[in-house]
Amino acid sequence: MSSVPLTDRGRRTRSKLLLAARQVFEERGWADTRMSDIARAAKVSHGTVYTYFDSKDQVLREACATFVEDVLTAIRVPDDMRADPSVRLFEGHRRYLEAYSANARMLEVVEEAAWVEPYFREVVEHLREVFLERAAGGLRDFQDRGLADRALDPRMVAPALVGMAEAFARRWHELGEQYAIDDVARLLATLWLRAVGVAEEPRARTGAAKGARA
Amino acid sequence: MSSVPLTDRGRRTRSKLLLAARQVFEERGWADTRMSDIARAAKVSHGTVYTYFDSKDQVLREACATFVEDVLTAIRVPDDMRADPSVRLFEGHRRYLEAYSANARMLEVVEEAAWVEPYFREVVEHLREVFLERAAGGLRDFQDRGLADRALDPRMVAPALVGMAEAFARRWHELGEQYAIDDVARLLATLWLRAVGVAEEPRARTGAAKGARA
Amino acid sequence: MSSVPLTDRGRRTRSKLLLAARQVFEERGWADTRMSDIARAAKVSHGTVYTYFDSKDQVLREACATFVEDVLTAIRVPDDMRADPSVRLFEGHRRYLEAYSANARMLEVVEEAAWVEPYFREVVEHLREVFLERAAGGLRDFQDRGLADRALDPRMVAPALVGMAEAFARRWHELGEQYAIDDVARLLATLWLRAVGVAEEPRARTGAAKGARA
Amino acid sequence: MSSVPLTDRGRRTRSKLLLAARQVFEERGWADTRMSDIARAAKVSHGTVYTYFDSKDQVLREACATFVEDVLTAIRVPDDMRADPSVRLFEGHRRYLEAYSANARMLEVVEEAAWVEPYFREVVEHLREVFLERAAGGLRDFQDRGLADRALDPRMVAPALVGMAEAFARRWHELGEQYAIDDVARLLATLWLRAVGVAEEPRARTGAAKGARA
DNA sequence: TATGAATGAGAGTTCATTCAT
DNA sequence: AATGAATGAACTCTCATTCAT
Repeated sequence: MSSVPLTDRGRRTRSKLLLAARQVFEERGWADTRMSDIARAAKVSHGTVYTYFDSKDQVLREACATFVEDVLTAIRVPDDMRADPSVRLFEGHRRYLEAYSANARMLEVVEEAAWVEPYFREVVEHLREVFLERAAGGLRDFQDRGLADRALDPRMVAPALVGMAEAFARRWHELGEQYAIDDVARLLATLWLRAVGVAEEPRARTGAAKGARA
Repeated sequence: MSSVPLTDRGRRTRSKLLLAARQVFEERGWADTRMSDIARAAKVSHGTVYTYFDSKDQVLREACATFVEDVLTAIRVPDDMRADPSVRLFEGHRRYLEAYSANARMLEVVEEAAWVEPYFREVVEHLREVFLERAAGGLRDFQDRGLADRALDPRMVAPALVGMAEAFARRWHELGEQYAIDDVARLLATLWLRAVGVAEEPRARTGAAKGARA
Repeated sequence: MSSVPLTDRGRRTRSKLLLAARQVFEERGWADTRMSDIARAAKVSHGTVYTYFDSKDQVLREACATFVEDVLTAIRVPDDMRADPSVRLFEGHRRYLEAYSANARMLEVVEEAAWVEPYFREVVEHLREVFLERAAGGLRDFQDRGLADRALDPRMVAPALVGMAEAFARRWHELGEQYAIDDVARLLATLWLRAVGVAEEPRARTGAAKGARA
Repeated sequence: MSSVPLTDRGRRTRSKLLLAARQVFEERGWADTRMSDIARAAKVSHGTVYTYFDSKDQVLREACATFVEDVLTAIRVPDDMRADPSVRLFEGHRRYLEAYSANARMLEVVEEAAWVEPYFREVVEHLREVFLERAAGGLRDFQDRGLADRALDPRMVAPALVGMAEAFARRWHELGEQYAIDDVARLLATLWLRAVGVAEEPRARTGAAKGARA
């Protein structure tokens, strides 16, 4: 069925297709995208899409494989920022927001597809699981250092903390990202810290500032 | 075209259809539900659905009209509990969780449909707007009483607070509602209060307790 | 999917479709028949075929169910002719030829479909098995009466006997059934009897005659 | 367009393709074989097939040309065995069974293709015609020598005699060739002889034996 | 000669909706 | 008011064949 391109021309066409696919998916969503839309956008014939991909499903799989990877690496806080937990928290949120901003529409498309195709449900769940684990881990860290409320169960609280950031990012993006990314990251970090009972403020590398009124 | 039933029999058939529709939608989701599934579930013929509803879209509109109403009234905290803001907060979360628990699947269906049908996008957005307004209003209240951090912009923070509760409710329900509803409400209220800088604990009518480790 | 028609109109359409299907299949064969050909021949829309049948496969299944039944009952020799084995033999061949003549093209279509669809392979094999069993049974009968060569293994010889009749029938029909059916039946019975070592001639009810030169 | 290869390399590729084609056709049948399957099996690129053959049809034509030739020569009884008609009969059947055994699957493929491609129908009919002519000729021989029933019309009876052998061979092969080839040839020759009224037994060179119970 | 990318006609099937009864 | 038959646009996917390199 589908095949890995062996020539330069093939590789060009394949990536043309992936680019076109991403574009069309972003424009029309999962259900409303036809294979022929993708073909047309890539300026190839209908059948050519099937030269490289087995199915519409497969096209989105590949189109999102790239960006899931991107998101997961993007949010990894570099080692030199991991020492101070509140720096790490701020930085984690900032990076998440950046990745979200860059891939927001594609994430939506995958979420849409998740309603119909089990594979994408798994993708979404995998991403969420990573976030949950990070949040729970972070909280445990604060607790171990005696900074956060020890009565909280990290796995129980994590969905709330993650949901806070996700929902905020979504709305922030939907409304046109009207707040500066650093302000948002700082606000989310602050809410996070306070919620779990950490007294002090989060610190970015340069200093601290609270989410001011817009 | 669809019509308002004039006879008794008509009214009976119509509500039979709505019940059946809700049941089928909950079972199969939006995309996977066929008009004939609904007809079969209501034990009427395929064409009869169109006697009362213009389209599949219309069926879900009516099927969810009821429950959106339900949710909105359910979460309204009665007057005698509104005096103490932290009681109101707890009670609001508790009622939200109850309403969520009762309508979770239907909410999902509407969300699924929202990807394809603009009307349902609006329904979802409307619900969210109500929640946001309530959260922002609540925060303003606390600020006005000098209890919450005045530096926070209520409209900016609201999505985070709402997202926290929504995400938690969804996961809690998905995983089988393993925590008692009161514990969850208390936890969410606590996180909410702390996040916005309120020092003290939320109080339910009977006393206070923190979300304990599972 | 497909459904049993509940009204007269439905029943009419359904049998109109089966008739049309048989006609189109006979004309164009299995591979070359399109669902739309059948629809057109029955003067209904494309989708109507799917109101009554799940798939192209299903259409042929039903179209041939009737005639397989027909063939199997047609070749059953009535009781009053079963006493005399050579009468039975003649009568069996005669009836087989009649059934073949009436359903030849349809049998071919099923054979064609058998190359691609396992179900039809089974149909063909079932028919053949019935014939083989009858032939073997007949031979055993003659052997038991001491009329046929006891050295022959009925199950081994049966394919030869059946093949003889089948091949003859096919060619006879292809070439326009130029010999009278009774002459053919008599010839086949004669060959059959001699082949298994029965000395005497087969007898029809009215008398015996050998396949004369054409 | 296809072409006759001019270079050595070309000739090698061409025969590699024919070998691969035969192999793939035998494995998957006509309809289920893709041009790319053949290419893959021959370890050449997809397009190369079209360097040597005009179409899928053409590939099978050439792939079966060889073996039709093979079958036709294989079944030719050598001169020194043609004197004694019953030896010739036995030997003819034996050789036919050998040829059948060696080419059974390919014969099937051609038969399958015959349903769709007129050319292959002709191939099948040609083969059959040769068999029919041989059978009729053989019978005429026996009649001329006063050994067989003179009342039989050779051209009329031939399809029955050929069908007997063909059907037997097919089934014998399908079931795994469980009888020794000589036993089968002897049985078929015996049935043949008796059917046309020849009293005596067929004689192989070494002696006579009847198809014994399995 | 060989490659492998590109083509596109055409198939079966689905299902919301309409319509005759 | 109710039935259930009829419609047909739309969609995904296949693969023999052609073509640029």
